[in-house]
Amino acid sequence: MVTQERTARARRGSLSQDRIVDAAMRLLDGEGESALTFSRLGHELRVTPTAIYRHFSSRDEIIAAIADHLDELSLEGYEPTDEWRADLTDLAVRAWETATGHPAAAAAAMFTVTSGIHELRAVDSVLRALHAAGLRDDVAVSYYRAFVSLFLGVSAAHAVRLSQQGRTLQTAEWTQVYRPTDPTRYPYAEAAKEQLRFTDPSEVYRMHIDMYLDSVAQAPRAGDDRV
Amino acid sequence: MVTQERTARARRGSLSQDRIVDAAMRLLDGEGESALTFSRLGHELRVTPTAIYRHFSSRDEIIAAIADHLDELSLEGYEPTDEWRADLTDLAVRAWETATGHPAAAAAAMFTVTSGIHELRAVDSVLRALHAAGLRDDVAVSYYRAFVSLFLGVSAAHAVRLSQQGRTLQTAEWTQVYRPTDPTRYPYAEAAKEQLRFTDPSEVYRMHIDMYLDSVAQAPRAGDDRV
DNA sequence: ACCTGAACACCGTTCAAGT
DNA sequence: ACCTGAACACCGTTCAAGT
Repeated sequence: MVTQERTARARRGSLSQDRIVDAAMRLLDGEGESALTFSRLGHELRVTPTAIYRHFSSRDEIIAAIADHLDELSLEGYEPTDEWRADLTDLAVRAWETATGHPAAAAAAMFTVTSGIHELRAVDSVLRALHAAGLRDDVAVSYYRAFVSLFLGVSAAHAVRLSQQGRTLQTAEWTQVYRPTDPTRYPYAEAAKEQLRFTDPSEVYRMHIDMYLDSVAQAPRAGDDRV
Repeated sequence: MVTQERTARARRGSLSQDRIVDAAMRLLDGEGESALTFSRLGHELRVTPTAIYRHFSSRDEIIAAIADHLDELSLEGYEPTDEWRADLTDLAVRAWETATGHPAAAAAAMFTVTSGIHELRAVDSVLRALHAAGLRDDVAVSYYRAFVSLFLGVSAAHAVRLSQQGRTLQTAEWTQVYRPTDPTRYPYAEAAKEQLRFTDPSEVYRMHIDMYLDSVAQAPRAGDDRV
C-alpha cells in the first residue's frame, strides 16, 4: 500500500548522525544486535545503505555513537543530592536500567569508552559523590574505578545475557539447569538446585550496591589512622 | 617451502571437536575474535572449511565449546582447602586469569552458559566455600549469584576491553583521556585527571575480592538474630 | 561416515558516477 | 556536498557429490 517507496531520491539534509543513531537504536531494541546492518539502516532511513558512510566512516563509529547516546540516556535528569549513598545508588541503578532497557544496544556498545561529554559527566558525578562521602585522592580514584568496573561490568554482562536470550531459546528465564551424571560428586550444587532456578538478577544487583556502599563507608579517610 | 600443501585429502579421523577447539583458541589468542572464521579454521586444520560442520552445527556451537574449554582451564588444578577465604579468592582470581590469558576467547564465550560439567564443578566449588563460611540456603544461593555476576561480569568486561585494544589503537593502556570544553563544569574529574590515567585493573579486581569477602563475613548465618 | 566443492544469501567497505 | 549503484572481498551455511 506504500506508493512511491523506492522512487524518489532522498533529499539533501535527510540524513544526520542523530537520525542514524535513532534508527540504530530502533533496530537494536526491536530485533537485536544482528539487525544492525547498513542494509537495514538504509531501509529504515529510506536511503541507500552506502549513504550512511557520509556520516560515519565505519560500523564501529556508529557503535561508538550509540555508546555516547546510552551515556546520555543514563544520565538524563540526574541531579546530585546531599546524600552520597542516594547518589551512588541512583547512578548504579541508571546503568542497570539502561542495560535492561536497551539490552542489544548495551551489549554492543557498553564496553566502548567514548571519551565523550556524557561519560565525563558520569565520571564527575561518581567522583563528586565519593568526595561527599569523604574519600580523597587515590582512595577516591580507586573507589571510582571499582564503581565503574563493578556496575558497568555487571550491567553489561546482564545486557549480553538478555540480548542472547533472543537468539537462543533458553530453557527458562535465567535459570541454569544442570544434569550431572553423578550428582553425589557435586553435593552443594545438587542441594541448591531448586533455589538456583529462581533468582531475580536485579536483587543480586541490589546486593552489589549494598556491598559497594558498605565498603565506601569503611574506606580510609583523611585523618584516619588506617592507611 | 611447504610442499604438498593443498594436495592430499584429509584422512578420516583427522578432525574432532577437541582439535577444532584447540585451533579456535590458537586463532583467538593470536589474532583476536575476527580470526575465528570457518575459513581460517579450515586452513589451520588443513581441511575444507565446511568439514567443520560435521562436528559443530554452527559457529555458536563452537563458541559454546570454547566456553566449556575456558571453564575447564579455569578450574585446572583447583583444590579446595579448609579456608573459605582462600578458596573464594582462588576461584575469583582464576576467572580473572582466564580472561586476561585468553581475552578474545573470553570476550566471545565467557557470557555463555554452557551447563557443562566444568561449570557445574565451579558452581559446586563456590557453594562449598560459602558453606564453609557458614552460609546456608537462600543466603548461600544469593551470595553464589553475587559471586558469579561480580567476578564473571568484571572479568569478562575486562576481556572485552583487552580484546578491543587490539583493533582500535587506544591512546595508552587503560587510560581514558577527557578534554572537556569547560573543565570547571567537571571539577572532580578535572582534579582526578592525573590519577585516573594510571590504575592497574588487577588492583581494582583485588578490591572487589576484598569487598566480597568482607560482605560474606558479615552475612546472616543460622542462629543469627539478623534476618 | 566423513570430507570436498560449488552455490546462496548476506556482510562491511570502496569508489566512480550522478544531482 | 550529499546520495546512488555497481563492485569487491569476505562471511556463515546448505547440499549434492566424491571417497
